[in-house]
Formats: sequence, C-alpha cells, structure tokens
Amino acid sequence: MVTKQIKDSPDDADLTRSDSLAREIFSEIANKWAFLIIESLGERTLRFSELRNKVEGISHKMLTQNLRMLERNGLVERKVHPTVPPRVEYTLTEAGRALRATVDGMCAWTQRYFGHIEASRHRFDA
Amino acid sequence: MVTKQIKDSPDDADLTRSDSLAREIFSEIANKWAFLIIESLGERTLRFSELRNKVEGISHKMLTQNLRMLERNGLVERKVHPTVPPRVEYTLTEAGRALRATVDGMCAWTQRYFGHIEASRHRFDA
DNA sequence: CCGAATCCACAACGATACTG
DNA sequence: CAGTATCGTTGTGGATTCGG
Repeated sequence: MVTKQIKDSPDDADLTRSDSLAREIFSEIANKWAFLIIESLGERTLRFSELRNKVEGISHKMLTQNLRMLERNGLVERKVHPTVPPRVEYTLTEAGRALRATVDGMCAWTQRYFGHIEASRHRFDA
Repeated sequence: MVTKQIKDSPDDADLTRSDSLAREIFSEIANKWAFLIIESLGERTLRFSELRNKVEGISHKMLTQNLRMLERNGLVERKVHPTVPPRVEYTLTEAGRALRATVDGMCAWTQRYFGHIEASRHRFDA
C-alpha cells in the first residue's frame, strides 16, 4: 500500500488518490499518543480523567487533542452525560478495536524483542 | 504491557522497570517515518538513495536520522561497501521483519477502514 | 553517494487560566 | 469534570553546506 508506486492500469488516478489518502491517514494515526490511548482504552469505556491517569505522562491538552482526532476518524466514540459535574466517556468503535489488534501486535513485539533491542543499543553506543 | 499499572508481586521493581523501558522503546519506534521505512524495506535490501525515492516525502535528514535509530535498536542492518562512490545498503533484521508484520497489519487496516474513516471525517467536520 | 553539522522557521507541547 | 484558549518554551524538521 504505502510503498506502491508504479502502476499502468486504466484506473491509475483513483488508485494513486486513494493511495496518497491512505498514507495521509496512516501518518495521522501513527503517533505514540494515539497508540497508547487505543491500548489503554482496550475493551472498556473510560472517562476522560480515567484515561488521563492510565496513559501516564500525557498532558490534558495532548489527551483532548488526540481524542478529537481519533473521534474524527471514527476510532473512538464520545458519549457525553449531561450531568453535573459532566461525565464524558470514550469507547473504541469497531474500527478502533480492529486497529487495537494490530497495536497489540506491536506491544507483543516489544515484549518479545526487548532483550534484542537492549543488546543492540549497547553495541551501537560503543 | 504499556497500560499495565497495578502490581503486587514480589518482583515489582523489575516489572515496572521493564515496563517503562518497553514504553520508551514503543514511543521511539511508533512514528510515521520509521513505519514507512520499514514498509518500504520489505524483504529486500535497498540503498540509501533507493529508500529516499521510495519513502516519498521524506527528507535526507529524516531518513538518516530514522535509519540510525532503527539500526541502533537492531531493526535494520547497515552494510557499507567501501567503493567510490560509496554504496550503503539497508536490510531488515529478523526483529525488523517481525515488526514489519504488524505494520503490514496496520496498512491492511487502513485499506479496510478507508471508507469508514472518510465518512466519519465528513460527519465530524459538519 | 552518503553522512554530519549548522542554521532557522515553525509546529508541538506544557502550563496556566477561564467557561459551562 | 471536561473543554477551550492563550502564551512561552522546546523541539522538530527542512535547506544548505561541507567532508569522506
């Protein structure tokens, strides 16, 4: 997908259009906070403040910003309860859960190659 | 992994250490250029300039910077041919190929939910 | 051809303060 | 509690240049 480049089929224009759009989507979503939020959300639905605690290190601003982005792209659903104080809950959509599966893969990968990476770093830094 | 937080087993310290280190690794690698490079590399080995063409939009600087990072973490191998002009080739290591599998998953995901995302964006922007 | 270093514009981010 | 806006700082990334 992202790396495809030479085509000669008649529907050239459409393919390159969807291809560049795909890359744009990819670029927007492939950032660490988005992934950490998706991971944290998991199967459950969480409030803003719960997320804030769970995704440790994230600032209020980054959290809202990324949640808006994820909502816009249809990965999370935002549910506002008009109570006082307000209560806002976030849940992964089906698309979000599908993406989470691949993010889980990355997490598993990190676990698996943990030692390899540490060793490689030491070698490199010498 | 990344979202785990409460533990009470005796080896607490080790777990939280490896956990935070895992998050650090995750954060370093989860950026769009790294992913696009890994995708572009695929099974083949490519020269610097070939990568530069293939990962369209990337600058000379970002490419070297990310390649160094990936090399340091043991995801790509860098092979210098001492010819003139120099010839430098990059290849995914086994760890790199394993990660590529999950990145492929993300690409497939993008293809799959392409329409869903576009639709959601339109709804949101209105 | 590849890489490192410099410079600099501008985007990202954190902190803070204010609203419903 | 959740969200928006503003501001000041830091950092990111492109352009360019020089060096192997």
